[in-house]
Amino acid sequence: MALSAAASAKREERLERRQTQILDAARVCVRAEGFHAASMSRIAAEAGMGVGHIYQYFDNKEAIMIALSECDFEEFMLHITRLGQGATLDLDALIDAFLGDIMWLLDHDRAALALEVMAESGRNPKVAELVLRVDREFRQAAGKIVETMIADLSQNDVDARVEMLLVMTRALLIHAGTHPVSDRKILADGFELALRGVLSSPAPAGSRAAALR
Amino acid sequence: MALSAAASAKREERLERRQTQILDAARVCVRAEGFHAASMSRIAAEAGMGVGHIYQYFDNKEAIMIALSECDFEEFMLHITRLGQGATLDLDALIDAFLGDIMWLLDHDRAALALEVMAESGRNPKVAELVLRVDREFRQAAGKIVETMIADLSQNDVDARVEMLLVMTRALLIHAGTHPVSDRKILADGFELALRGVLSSPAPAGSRAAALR
Amino acid sequence: MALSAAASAKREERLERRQTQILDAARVCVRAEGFHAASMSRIAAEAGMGVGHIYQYFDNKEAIMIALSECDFEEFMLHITRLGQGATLDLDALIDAFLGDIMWLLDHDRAALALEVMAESGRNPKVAELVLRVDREFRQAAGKIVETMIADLSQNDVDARVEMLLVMTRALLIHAGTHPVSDRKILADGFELALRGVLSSPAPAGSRAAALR
Amino acid sequence: MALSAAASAKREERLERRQTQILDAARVCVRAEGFHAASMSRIAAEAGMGVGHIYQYFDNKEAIMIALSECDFEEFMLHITRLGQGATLDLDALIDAFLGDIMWLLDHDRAALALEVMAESGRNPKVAELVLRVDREFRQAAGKIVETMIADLSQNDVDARVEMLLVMTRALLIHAGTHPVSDRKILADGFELALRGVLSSPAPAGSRAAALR
DNA sequence: AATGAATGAGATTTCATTCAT
DNA sequence: GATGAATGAAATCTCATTCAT
Repeated sequence: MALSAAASAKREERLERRQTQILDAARVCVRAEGFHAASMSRIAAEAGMGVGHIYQYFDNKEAIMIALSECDFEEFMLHITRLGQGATLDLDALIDAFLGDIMWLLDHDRAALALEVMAESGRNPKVAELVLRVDREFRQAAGKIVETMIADLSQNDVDARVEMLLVMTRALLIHAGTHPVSDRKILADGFELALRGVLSSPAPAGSRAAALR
Repeated sequence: MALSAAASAKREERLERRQTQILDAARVCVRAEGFHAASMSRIAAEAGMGVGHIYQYFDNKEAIMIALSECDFEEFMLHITRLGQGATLDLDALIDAFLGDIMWLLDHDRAALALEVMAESGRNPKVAELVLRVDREFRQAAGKIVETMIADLSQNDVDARVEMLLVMTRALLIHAGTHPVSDRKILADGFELALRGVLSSPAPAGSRAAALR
Repeated sequence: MALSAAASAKREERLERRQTQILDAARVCVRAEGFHAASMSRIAAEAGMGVGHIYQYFDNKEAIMIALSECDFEEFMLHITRLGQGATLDLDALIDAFLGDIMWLLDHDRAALALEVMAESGRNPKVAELVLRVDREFRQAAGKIVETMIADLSQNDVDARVEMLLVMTRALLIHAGTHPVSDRKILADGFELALRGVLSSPAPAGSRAAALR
Repeated sequence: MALSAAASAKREERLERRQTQILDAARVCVRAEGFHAASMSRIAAEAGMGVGHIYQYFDNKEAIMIALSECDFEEFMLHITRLGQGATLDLDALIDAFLGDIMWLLDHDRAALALEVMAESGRNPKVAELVLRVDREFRQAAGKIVETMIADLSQNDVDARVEMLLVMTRALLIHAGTHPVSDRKILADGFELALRGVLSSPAPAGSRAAALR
């Protein structure tokens, strides 16, 4: 029936609207008070709806938190994968692109949430799984970049650089979460130096070992 | 009174013993369940004392958490400042020292706690203040190192490198907290590359722009 | 108006159809989860209608439960009164008829519901009244049977036998409700013995008293 | 230490006192409102203690209900097993004893609780298990009685009588739970008739068939 | 007539904190 | 000093019922 189709579309739309409404409210609360202290009643109040109503759209408080995490990570991955796709041999262009995306991550609120997610991942297996998934995707994208940028690296060498990129990227998130980013320029400059270290061909293999050991 | 002096010393000692006893128990609980889920009764049980007794040594659950954070950060700073004091002009030696200390940080349990502290710092002003203090000390030590290693840097340049060192160091902590550190060798290799980028003199200023653009 | 008459008949029919639809759904839910745990939304789902729609046919959840109880008791009474009408002087025939009807009661699902009704009757005056009404009817039917079977009983003696018949009958219901009736034959055999005790003329009055007291 | 021994004894005593205090309150509430409607807060109020305090003595609301059921069944079984131990060959004496004990069961409040327990047993496996256990004990005691009373019964015959005794006994409980027992004398008289039917040797096997068909 | 979104009261349970012993 | 019994506020979640569509 056309009617039923229209109706179901409408319902679908409302469902989505409500869910984002709830997620938005949850985001506000989590940023302000953290995962645990963000109570359902406060989330409901923030969303402008009754407590019980939320449970028509999410099974659990946990479900809300998972969805919130997922939703935030998705945005994150969007930026990262885009980087991988545009990878060229030009280090400077890559670094510029990287810096641009990374700076976007420095939004304080987004970062604060990410920190909560990471902390929660130590306890909640579902969140941990989510983090692992994002890590996997990140490593894939970063691996492509590293291999494009620097030829003839051993697998270990690629892995080391990829891992460091992951650590550094996440570090920025955390940093932005805890520090009101006063001077992004400084942060960007420092980040560029580290990036160059990780993404450029090292001094001839063995040079240091030769000299010092 | 002599008596009172001896007595007060004894009392002092007992106080300290009790406090570390409680903090140790709290550490265990927080690592296992996080800041919020660590309940006073479980901490008391772990410490082998009555619940109420704890309140003779700490005003609050919050006070315990603050003390715990402080106590952990102190260990952290001990390592960092030692680095600064031994700073020489030898990059390789410094990096080796840095890596050694950093790897010590990768103890998984310590890291999990650090993550909790960081997350809490987003909400609890007292914890935030604590983090800021540690940051300050870290920046001081790192500044000395950078300035020793590389001559004639502008203030901005020093700041950028120092900031990046802070971010990277903290990043490792976080990373270790969320990921079972399976392969420290890889992590160390990646970290070394980034460290070299941040701690070595860059190509002459303007070189990049001149060469590539 | 003829029109209105036809319309009202139609409406009447729809009303009844909806009500049985709801009662059937409620029965399923109550059997599975009990009176309290059977939620309106689950009943609605089982009935294949919207929650709100139910309230056009029943004032309350309680009203549904009352109707459900009534409806079940009606079936019960149907069997019982039929017994009374066919009462003859033949004890064996009566017992056979009784056993046949009683076995029908042993349907596990029906019995589970009866148990719920009895329990509820302890709290809900309306349900209690319903139970009382059924009891009255049962006693009437049973009284006729007893008086037909055994001549010249005192009123007290009749009452005692009638009461015991009520207790025994209800007992089977309860029993069937809580125990998966594994062996009906055994139950029937036992029931027959008790029935014979209650429905046959006792040893000459005073015999026992004479012997023992 | 004597001190510790005395202290632990005192604590033990308090524990028991609190538990009975809670169980008494729960009994009152359950009788008045049923298993589900008896809320923890009302139980706490009835017990004259804070809500949370109850959880130091019982894990759950369910645990309270289980304990309540057990506690009631224990009294029940005490009476029943005593019957079995004193079994003699004298039918009249046995019936007198049985009637005495059974009448004790007719306490209205006890019965109301039993009804709740039975209803709950249809849903809660733990309660069902409890009921099964009591049944087992009852059958054992009743089996001994039947075999003592009537010689040379087939196993099936014994079982049938035992089962009927169980059903009848339970029936009385239920009956008392739902009906204000107005006239115990009548009930006792009826029960005696049924008991005689179940506990006395039947007419020689086949007599009925021979005589009536 | 029919739906199910929306509400808010209330249920169970946990927990930091206090206090009598 | 030391205990843990006791409290009550607050958290999560469910459910009967209403009402706009």
